[in-house]
Amino acid sequence: MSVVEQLKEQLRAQIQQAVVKAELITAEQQIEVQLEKPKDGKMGDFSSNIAMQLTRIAKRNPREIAQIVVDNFVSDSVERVEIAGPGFINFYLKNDTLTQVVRNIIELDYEYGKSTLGANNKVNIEFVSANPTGDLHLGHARGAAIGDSLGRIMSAAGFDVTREYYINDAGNQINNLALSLQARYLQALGETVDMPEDGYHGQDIINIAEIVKENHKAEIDAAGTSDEQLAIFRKYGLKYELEKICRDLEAFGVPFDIWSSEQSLYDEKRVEPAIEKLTELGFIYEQDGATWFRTTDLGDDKDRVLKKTDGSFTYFTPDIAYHMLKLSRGYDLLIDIWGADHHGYIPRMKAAIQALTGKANMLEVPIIQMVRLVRDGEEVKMSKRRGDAVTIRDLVEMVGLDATRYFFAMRSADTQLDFDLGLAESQSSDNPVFYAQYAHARVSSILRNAAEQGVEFDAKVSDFSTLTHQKEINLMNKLGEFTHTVEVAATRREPHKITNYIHELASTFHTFYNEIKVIDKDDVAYTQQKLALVKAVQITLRNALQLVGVSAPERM
RNA sequence: GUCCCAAUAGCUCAGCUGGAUAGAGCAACGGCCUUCUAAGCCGUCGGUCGGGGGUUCGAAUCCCUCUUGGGACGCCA
Repeated sequence: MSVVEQLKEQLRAQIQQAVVKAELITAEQQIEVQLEKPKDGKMGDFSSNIAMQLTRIAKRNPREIAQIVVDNFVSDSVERVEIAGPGFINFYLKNDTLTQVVRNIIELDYEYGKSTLGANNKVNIEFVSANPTGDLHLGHARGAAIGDSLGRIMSAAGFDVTREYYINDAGNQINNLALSLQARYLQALGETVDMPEDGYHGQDIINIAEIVKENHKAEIDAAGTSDEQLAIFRKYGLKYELEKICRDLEAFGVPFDIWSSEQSLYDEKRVEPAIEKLTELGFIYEQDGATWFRTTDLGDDKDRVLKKTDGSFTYFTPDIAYHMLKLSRGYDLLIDIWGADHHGYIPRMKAAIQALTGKANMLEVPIIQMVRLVRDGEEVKMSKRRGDAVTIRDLVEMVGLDATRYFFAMRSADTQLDFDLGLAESQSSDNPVFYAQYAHARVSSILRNAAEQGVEFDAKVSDFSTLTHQKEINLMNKLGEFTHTVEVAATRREPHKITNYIHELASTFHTFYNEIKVIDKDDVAYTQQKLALVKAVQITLRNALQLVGVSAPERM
């Protein structure tokens, strides 16, 4: 627990004691004491609305109650207390209480921001999971950025996170892939053939056809029947598509722990047992020659077919088997991050998980809303089939890795996003990521200059009593919020809380920088205190940027 | 028709699960570099928080309803 968290706990207890001592409530009664960080530093370092909460119980007006609480409040961490507005109690910390933050951050260094909130609970986050039939495009990039950031944030908050990619390598779309590749292959050999009706027209298939022609022509020529040939196209289409996806995600800073294959669920005979398991549990019935899952018992709006009249399975069935496999690994929570176009699928998947585990909240499905591509205010229609989608590689090439990652992380996932290509191409330096990185570069520059001038940062400095300027106090307060921010972002599964924080911290620092000169060779003692504060900013900014997969440059 | 998401400054978005005067960025205008990085800072302009009800000390936030935009509703994957 960081010093700030300890301090908040302590203050809450002291407020509770004051309330009891004032006989506003009895010692047995529990009241949840809320402590917030006021947005304006002038309103104290912490603020409580306890007096307003007590109006109903105490039946007096809030300012009166606040006064009674203040009269009974005792704490040696607090310099002074004020009553403000409708009845807020604002607490102003003693200087040496607040400055502990700086020492704490420097000690923790890379560990600062981490907490034990997640109690090592095992969480599986499945995301991206794009079909291996083409390039990753804008929507996948958004899902990748958010899923990866969420994974990093939840890890920092003390969850034991596994990141997983589900490869849909068993459906009709793979037959289309094979047919498309075959057509491109024959075209590469100079033959005139049409692309299949539902084929994939992306450039990537043309490239793969070229590779197949170079390396595997003999194998294809050796195949006797066209079915055998098609199987070869299927094999290499999948192989090269997957390798490309893997490379692109890695270049995007998004690693996965586990790659699961839909086909392997069939190969390992895991699909039929899923139905058997649900049959045992009493959720299965036969009707019209098909096998049905009574998901309506568990909140879905209609029952779902698992096995079609032709004996084959729907997409849902191996997906249930897949989730059974995940559950068998012993997770406490499954998170599937899906695109908005899959949201109708959520109730049946949740029903399946509930049937299997008896727990309704075992599976969470955050939805990533659509990304629309816009140029000069006009929507640009994209289609994976036509192959004119903007890929994750195009994106990184146009706006840069850090800017892309930051841009996606900073938007709440559940709002539709317009990605303005014109803006990305022409004004990439306007991206807010540079604002944050610039703060880090400035910080680094100060520390470099100080070292050159012989007043370098000293980790052993422990007296910070001169850090009393309002800008310094604001900065220490902002630094102290980091751990709690990470916890909130993790709990609410909202990575954009982190970018909001980064922006606030950068802003607080820039303001500090413009008002206070850090290096002053005529006052070495104060300079070293400020250097420690600056060092704490560097650590916190770097740790925060890391949570959204963005680099923290030393120079810009 | 049913369900999901959204509606906040001219534009793009925050708003910490009910709190103090609703905030940033971009755009517009005016200041700040002989001093640690001006990709920065300070100030001005800009709002009936889509409309209407309700809940209470207090609502952008919670509930109901209407309007508008986007998406989803297959024995496709």
